[in-house]
Amino acid sequence: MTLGIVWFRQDLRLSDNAALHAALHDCERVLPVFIADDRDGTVSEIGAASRVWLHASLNALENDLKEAGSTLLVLSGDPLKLLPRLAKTLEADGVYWNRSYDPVTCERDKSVKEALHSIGANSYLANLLFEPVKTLKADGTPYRVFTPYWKNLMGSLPGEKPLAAPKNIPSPTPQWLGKQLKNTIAVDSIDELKLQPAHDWGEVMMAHWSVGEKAAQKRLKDFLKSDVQSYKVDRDIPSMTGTSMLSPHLHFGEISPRQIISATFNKRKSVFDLSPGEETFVKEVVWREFAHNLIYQFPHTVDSPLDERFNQFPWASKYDDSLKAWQQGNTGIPIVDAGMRQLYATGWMHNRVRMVVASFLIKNLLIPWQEGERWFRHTLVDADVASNAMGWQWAAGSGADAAPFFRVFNPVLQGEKFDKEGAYVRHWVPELESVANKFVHKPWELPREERDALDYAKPLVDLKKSRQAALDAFAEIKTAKS
DNA sequence: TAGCTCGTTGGACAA
DNA sequence: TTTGTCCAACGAGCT
Repeated sequence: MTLGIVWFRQDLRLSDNAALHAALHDCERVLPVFIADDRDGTVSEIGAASRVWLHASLNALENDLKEAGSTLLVLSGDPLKLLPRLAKTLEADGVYWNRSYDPVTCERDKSVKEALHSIGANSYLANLLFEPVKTLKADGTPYRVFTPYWKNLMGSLPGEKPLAAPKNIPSPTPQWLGKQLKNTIAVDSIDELKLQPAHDWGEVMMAHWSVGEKAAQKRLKDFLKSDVQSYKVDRDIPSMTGTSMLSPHLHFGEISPRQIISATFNKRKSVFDLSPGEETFVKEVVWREFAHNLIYQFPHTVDSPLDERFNQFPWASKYDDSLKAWQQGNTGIPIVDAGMRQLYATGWMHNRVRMVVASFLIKNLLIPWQEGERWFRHTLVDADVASNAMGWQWAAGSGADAAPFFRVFNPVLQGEKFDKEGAYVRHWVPELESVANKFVHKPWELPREERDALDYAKPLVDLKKSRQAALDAFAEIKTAKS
């Protein structure tokens, strides 16, 4: 009997899973494996919020595998040692996985592939629409600007149809597996990975979400049914559920970008046949693609600016207190605090507000964007190395296709424009419950008595002065050599 | 090759 | 209250 090992990583799904599909095609039996890797992005480096999601997602995957007549083998340690040992012990005929593109994973996978050369390592494209190494400009160099990138890829959409989930996954019996692995490899359970936090905040956070492949498919279906047509406008209103909320599902691979594109196109053949809402949504999926391309082509941009002039940027010299106030949602700027509190409570923040809080951290507080990137990585359930780095560098003006340096978001105007009635701000900052609309985004302008009665932080900085300070700081590096 | 256009998400200020 | 203009200038991408 031939045996294929399928190594699950950031592709916690059965449908449109190229590696699983190939293993089932090649081998008589298939063994699904998850390895909690202590060294890298798989487990130890990821943030607390993502760990909680991963815990739930692994449970969902295990259930789905059971329904298909299989199991999930959970191990922890170094895949570079574990996979060859496992393959040898079980006399496997091949190891299968879907590729990821961040620098740490790329490096590790290369070594794993070498270590498995005598057994056979097979990797597949399944977590992106297009292979980054093939998506280049006519002159062979990578894209740095989104619009030409989009124009290039647009014609290739929707592309191939996603693969259906296998109904039956013939697998080794637990008894046989236990016998083979006895005294050679220690098997864990999902609970033993200790992904759950010691306190109960994880439960509170997860009350906002449904996790797993089935939940992801339902979310997509609901979004396409009710929200996608008004997406172009509603996605900018933080108090509405105008966005797809698919980001954490995509991050853990509970759903594939191909499935999203295919369902959105729904038998239509070209981008030109889509409605404005649908096209904007598809574009967002391609932005994710762009982020993964950038991280693959410029791996150092995970924590260093793409525009090297920013290495000389005169950041604030001491910022412990202001960073803490930002993280805890106590800056005294309503929309910033609302966003930061939403993030901490739910593991997610509305995209419009992400831009506002990022601009505030970088340009009003002059705190290095890497600090914000780190906090987002720790607290977001959708924390994704590629998207996070691209987003923060975009806000800082140091990345690909970045906002110009003089573009500083004014949190008051952003609030008044996108949260007119103050519904979002009042929801997350209940101290402002009774403040009139006129002042809800700038409570410091309230009449003295009313302002003093308010139990809410005074603004950390003067918006006008700090904006000017940022412009002056940017002027310093403008002419610096890149 | 040279020249042209354009760049996801904005704000301040003047009229 | 709304609307137009400027902010600074560079390099990516295209013809």
